[in-house]
Amino acid sequence: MTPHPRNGRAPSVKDVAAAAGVSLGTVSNVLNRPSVVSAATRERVERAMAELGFVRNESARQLRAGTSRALAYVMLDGGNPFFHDVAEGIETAAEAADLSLFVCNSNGRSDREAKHIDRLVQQRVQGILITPVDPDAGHLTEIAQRGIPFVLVDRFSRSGGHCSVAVDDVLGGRIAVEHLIDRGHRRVAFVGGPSSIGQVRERLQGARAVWAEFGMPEEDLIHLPTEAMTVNEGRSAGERLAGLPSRRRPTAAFCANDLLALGLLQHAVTAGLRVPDDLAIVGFDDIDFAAAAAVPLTSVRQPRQELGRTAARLVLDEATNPDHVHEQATFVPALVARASTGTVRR
Amino acid sequence: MTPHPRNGRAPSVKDVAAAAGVSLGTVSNVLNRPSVVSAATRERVERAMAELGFVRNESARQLRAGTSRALAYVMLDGGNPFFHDVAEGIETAAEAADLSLFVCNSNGRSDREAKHIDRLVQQRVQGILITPVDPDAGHLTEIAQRGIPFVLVDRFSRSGGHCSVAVDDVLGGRIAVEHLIDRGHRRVAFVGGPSSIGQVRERLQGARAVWAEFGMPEEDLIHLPTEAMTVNEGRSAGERLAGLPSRRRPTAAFCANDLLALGLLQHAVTAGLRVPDDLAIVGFDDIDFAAAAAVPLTSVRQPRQELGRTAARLVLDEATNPDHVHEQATFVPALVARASTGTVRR
DNA sequence: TTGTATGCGTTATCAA
DNA sequence: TTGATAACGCATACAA
Repeated sequence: MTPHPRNGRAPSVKDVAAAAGVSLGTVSNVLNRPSVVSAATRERVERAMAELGFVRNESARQLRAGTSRALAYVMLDGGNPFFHDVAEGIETAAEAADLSLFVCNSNGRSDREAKHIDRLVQQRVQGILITPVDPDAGHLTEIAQRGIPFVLVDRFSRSGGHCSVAVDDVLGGRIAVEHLIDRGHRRVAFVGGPSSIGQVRERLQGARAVWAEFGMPEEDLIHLPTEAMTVNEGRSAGERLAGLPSRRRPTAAFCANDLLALGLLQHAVTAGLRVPDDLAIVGFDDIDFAAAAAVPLTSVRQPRQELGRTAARLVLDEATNPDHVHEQATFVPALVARASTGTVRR
Repeated sequence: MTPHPRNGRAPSVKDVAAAAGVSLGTVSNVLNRPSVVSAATRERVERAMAELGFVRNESARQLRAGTSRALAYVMLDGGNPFFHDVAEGIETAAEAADLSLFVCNSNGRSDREAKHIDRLVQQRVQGILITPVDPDAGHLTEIAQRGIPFVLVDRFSRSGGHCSVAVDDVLGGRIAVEHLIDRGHRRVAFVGGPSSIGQVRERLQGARAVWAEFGMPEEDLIHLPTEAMTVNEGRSAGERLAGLPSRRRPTAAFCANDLLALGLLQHAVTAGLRVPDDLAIVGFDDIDFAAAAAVPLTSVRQPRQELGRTAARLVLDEATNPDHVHEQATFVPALVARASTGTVRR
């Protein structure tokens, strides 16, 4: 490839045609229907393309085609590895469909989310996958009204007005707390918040349900609310937990996600508590850092990559299949038991 | 906004013009030079735009403009939070310049990297920021030959043929080991690899230099090579470390990044070693999970966001400033001391 | 098998 | 202040 920057502009099909001594249409044929062009000309054109360092201009293709060849995923929290695993699943599926994937990060801020969406609509992406700050926000319904295929990721669609993929969070809560009861715990903390997050509510709901089914007194499942699902908040929940009078102090904690659990674990270790002997901990999501913790964390596993792949499949179906019907895909979470809940008590 | 999907296609300036009863040029003026348009017509046009739900078509703009309004960052390892923090710094700068940012992940694979670059060239991005699998790979020089501004991130440009941003890794190695010597350690392990990674070599080089300067015997700085910079490899290094005869066994380890350090920490705790009393640990990068570890990790801090911001600044300068000269920006790493090296020995 | 002509949506130039 | 027109690069329908 020789650098032929004709006037700073990248070479176009026209330039290739001129260099190869053929018409523009023939060059286009070489690119899109190589079989209809004779071997000799094809080779000549290909040589010219290599010579000039020709690269298709995607915006021109896209303008012509009327649609881009890209999907987008707007994730909620780039600092949480969970979302990157989901993104990887999406990318796998996008790749398979020969589509690009734009990954955006709203970082929990509605304004950033809206801005990203604006851009994506301008880009005419084929579909938008999103884990929204607020599933009921106006700009989401706008996407749908625009006729852009879109799928809620890791959130349920209450209305059924669009596709969604998520795990059964109530079940996830049940599994976690049943495991703790099984391990002999009779006083348990639920760490998580804010309650405006549907998943927090549902995981707590599942926890309470199974707690009641086992005939445990309601007041022995203590909710330690947090302001966010972060390591920091997990630490601060640990402090509040330590501050409880010892007869009220839980012997185990179920955290609404792994970041909280890691923070809680850190506080416990710093405070000289043994995990799991003095305090057992269960997280949620099963991010890689859960297994990597000093005391490997028991966690409720979400099939992160599969969530992503399925979401991509659904959005592609909506984009290409005229008979598409919205679907709420639900996955079953699974407990992954590790050292942080290792022993049976007594 | 009423859904007016004329034939499935999104409304164009032409549609807006028709709806507002003006010419297409006037609509364009409303969009790009609102001041030249009378208030009355402007309002009429704006109403029509709202009515139809008009959104500019970015590919058409881009085709017209000849260049996209986007930057791209191709990162090396999406599973390592370090790179996301860098990406966030880049995004901040891109945002300020009203550019979109495409974030890609090569995941350490050269073929994926090349594929991403192909796509980005087709998209005609304004510039490419990249932490490459191999800084000497052919597709990198191709980018430059194409005249696309590009910057190496977290890697040095040996040749000086392009911009780069990185920290002084030799210095980073010095700082880390000096800290350990300071804490009274006389046998130290360097955990990291493969040596094909320049940073591993340089961090080790710095470690050795300061080790020698303090008059310590060469054989007491033990290199435990790893096959990658991952938590798993850190764990396996821990096993090898534990297998050393006790008179040879280091009392401290300097890991070439935080993932290795977290893995090593986990192994140590599992094996019943006290950190830092039996084994002190220093990491590199200072990712958030380092501070969040059960035993908070001492780490050599890279100014991650600033690396990103600077890289973006450089690529934008190359893209817009005709007098641009390539620049190798070097940042100074800083030690962040935490509990994992907490005590002075003896 | 190859060439010619047209339009995608936008912006800018020029004329009215 | 507004309108008509051309051009960006590509893909395709159709003509040769």
